Amino acid sequence: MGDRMDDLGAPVARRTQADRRAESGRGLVQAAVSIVSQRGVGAATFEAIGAEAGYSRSLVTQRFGSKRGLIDAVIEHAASSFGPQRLAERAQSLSGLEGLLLLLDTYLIELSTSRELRTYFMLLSSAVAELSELRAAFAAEHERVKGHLAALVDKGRADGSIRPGVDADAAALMIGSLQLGLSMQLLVDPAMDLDPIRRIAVSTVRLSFAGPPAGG
Amino acid sequence: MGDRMDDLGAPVARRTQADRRAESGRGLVQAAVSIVSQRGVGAATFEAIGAEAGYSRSLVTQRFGSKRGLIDAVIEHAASSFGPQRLAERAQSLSGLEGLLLLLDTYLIELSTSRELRTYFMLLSSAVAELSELRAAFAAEHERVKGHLAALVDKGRADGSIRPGVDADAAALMIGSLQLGLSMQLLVDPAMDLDPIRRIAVSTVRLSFAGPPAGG
DNA sequence: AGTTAGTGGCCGGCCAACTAGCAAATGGGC
DNA sequence: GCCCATTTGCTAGTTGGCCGGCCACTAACT
Repeated sequence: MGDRMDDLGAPVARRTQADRRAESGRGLVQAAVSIVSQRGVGAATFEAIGAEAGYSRSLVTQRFGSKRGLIDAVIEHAASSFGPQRLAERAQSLSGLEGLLLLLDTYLIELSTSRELRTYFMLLSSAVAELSELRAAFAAEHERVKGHLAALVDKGRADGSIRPGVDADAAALMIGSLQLGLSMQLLVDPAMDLDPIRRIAVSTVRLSFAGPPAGG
Repeated sequence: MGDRMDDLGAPVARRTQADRRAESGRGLVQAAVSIVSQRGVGAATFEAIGAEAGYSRSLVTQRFGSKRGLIDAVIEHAASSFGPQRLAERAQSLSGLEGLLLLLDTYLIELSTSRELRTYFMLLSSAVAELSELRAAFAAEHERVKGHLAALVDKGRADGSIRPGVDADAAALMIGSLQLGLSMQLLVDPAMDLDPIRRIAVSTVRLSFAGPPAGG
C-alpha cells in the first residue's frame, strides 16, 4: 500500500524484499559461475564472488549458509541450464539415433559456449581431484543422464535407426563416457578445434550404432 | 673405502649420501602418490607427505624446490610407471586391433589397481578444475598417447584387422577420450563394477572398428 | 517499530616457503 | 688408518598470506 511517491522518476526502483533476495541470490550464483569458469574452482572465494556480484564477501554465507551451500546451488543451476530437457521436443520428431546424435553434438557445442556447462565440469573435476562427497551427487546426475541416453537407444532400436545388436545400457555408458572424455580433452587443451572433433564423434557413433548392418 | 667397522651387526646400514638422497626422494614421491590417491589432491600438504614418508615437512621443499617441483616429479613418475611402453612387446605379436584393445583393457584394469594411474588422473582433474598451467604438460602427454593409438590403428588397417574406412586420428581421439571418460566415471562412482565396463568398452570398440565390413 | 537484506571487522586454522641450526657422511692432511 | 673441517641431508620454528565462518552493526523494506 501507499507505493511511495516516486515523483522523481522511476530510477529509485523500489523492490520488495523477496525481489532483492532473489536478485542477489541469482547474482551470486552467476558470479560464482563466472569466476569458476574463467579463473578456476580455487579462485571462487567469498571475496571474489561477492566482488564480482557487486556485494560484500559476507553475503554468500548468509544467503547459502556455507560454501558447500553455494556450490550446491551452482551445480543445480548449471545442471538445469543445459540439461537435455531443452532438446526433448526437438528430439521427439527425430529417430532414436538422430536424437542421440543431436544430444551429443549439442553437448559438444555447449561445452565451448556455455559457462554453466564449463563450470559444471570443472566442479566435477574438482570433486574427483579432492575425492569430495560431491561425487555422489554427480554420480546420481550421471545415472540420470545415462537413463535418458538408454531410452533414446531403445527408441532407436524400435524405429530401426539403431541396429538390434546394440545393448542400450552399454551404448549409453559409451556415449556418456565419450562426453566426459571429450570434455576433459577440451578443457585440458583449450586451443583444440572443436568442429572436427564434433564431426568425428558424431560420425563414429553413427557408424557404430547405425541401422541394420545388411539385412541381418 | 674404509667401510667402518660395523662390528655391532649390520643394522647400522651405513649409506652413502647419494643413497640417502635417492631413497628419501623416492619415498617422498611415493608418499605423495599414497596421499593423493587415498585422500585427494588437497590433502597432499608438505606436512602429510613428510609424515607419510617418515620425514619432516621441510624435506619436500629442499628436495624438489617447491610444491610444483614435487608435483612434476610425481606426474613424471606416474606417467612412466603405467605408460604403454610396457605393452609394446606384447602388442607386437598381436594384430593392430587386438593391440589397441589390449591397451584399452589394460588401462581400465590399471585404473583400479594402480595408485599411480589414479594419482595421475586426479592431478589431471585438479589441473582442469584450477585451470592450472599443468594442463599444457598433460595436453602434451595426451598428444603422445594419441600418437601411439593412431599408429596402432594404422597397423590394424595394414593387417586387415581394422577396416579401411576408419580414420586413424579420429579413432585415436575416440579411444583416448573413452579412456578419459571412463576414468572419470569410475572415479566419480568408485562403487561401479569395472568388469562389465571393460567388456562393454572393448566389445564396442571392436565392433566399431573391426574387420572388412562385408565378407567377414 | 519491527523485520529482513547486506556489511565489515575479526578469529581460528591451514598452508607454502624461508631460515637457522643439528646430524650424518665425506675427504684431504697428518 | 685416523681425525677434523667441510659438505650435505634433514629438521623445527617462524612468517606472511589466505580463506571460511561468526558476530555485531547499518541500511532497506514492511
